[in-house]
Amino acid sequence: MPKLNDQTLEHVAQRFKVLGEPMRLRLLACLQKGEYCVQDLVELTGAGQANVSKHLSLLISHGILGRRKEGLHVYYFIADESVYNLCDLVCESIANKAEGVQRLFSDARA
Amino acid sequence: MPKLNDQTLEHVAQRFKVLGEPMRLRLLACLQKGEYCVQDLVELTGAGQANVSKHLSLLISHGILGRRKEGLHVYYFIADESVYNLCDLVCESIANKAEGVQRLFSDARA
DNA sequence: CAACTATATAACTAATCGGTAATTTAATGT
DNA sequence: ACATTAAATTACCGATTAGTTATATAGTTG
Repeated sequence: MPKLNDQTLEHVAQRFKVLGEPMRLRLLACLQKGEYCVQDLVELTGAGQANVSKHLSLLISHGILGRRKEGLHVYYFIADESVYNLCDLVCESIANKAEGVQRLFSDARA
Repeated sequence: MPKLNDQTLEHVAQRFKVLGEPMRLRLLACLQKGEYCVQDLVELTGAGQANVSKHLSLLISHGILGRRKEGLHVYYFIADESVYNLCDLVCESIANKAEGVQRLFSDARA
């Protein structure tokens, strides 16, 4: 953890909070495959249109996504690839934890 | 982002949500220097005792912290070091963004 | 311009969450 | 057993937030 005065700490917390929402992660997971417009994402996620729009706006306002207008459609894409590194790290950590639990079980059996 | 079925996605979101709170990050920042008991952390953060206890309990329940009892005191320590890697990544990303903004300003001036 | 489609926004509701005050539990020493 | 200290827990309040419905905005086509 590099220097964290109260302000940067607040910013870091904000970033985490933005990612701490299943629907937003779902959107990011979709957009990992390429850019999509809102209705694509509505279909892919099964969420409501207003809901998707709101989450996308939030991700935009935090610099995680970018947007590109094309006719009636608005295409969203990843602007900050680092979010995937974050998810990778978390997944690893979770996997390790699960492994630890599994080991506990096998140890108990032995 | 490795495989993310709905369940793992939910877990990842949970992890992010736990980290998406300034006070909890502040506690983690303190504990980076070593283990501390609750009252130490109360003094270091300036938060209320109940508040600190609650945040610590949450971090424990998510496997991020560990605890060790010694007499009247309970010492907390980091159980999942990966949280610091996460914070590092976020800080980098934020720094890059700030740099971009700065460049925009200097470009505008030029 | 009118009808249509895609997206954004506003207003609202229910649920979640952080902080606090008060109480309880647990360990220690007299 | 009693008093003292540390930590956890409970109950509560105010604020935030995700989702939905309805409406507004913007771009397209006839």
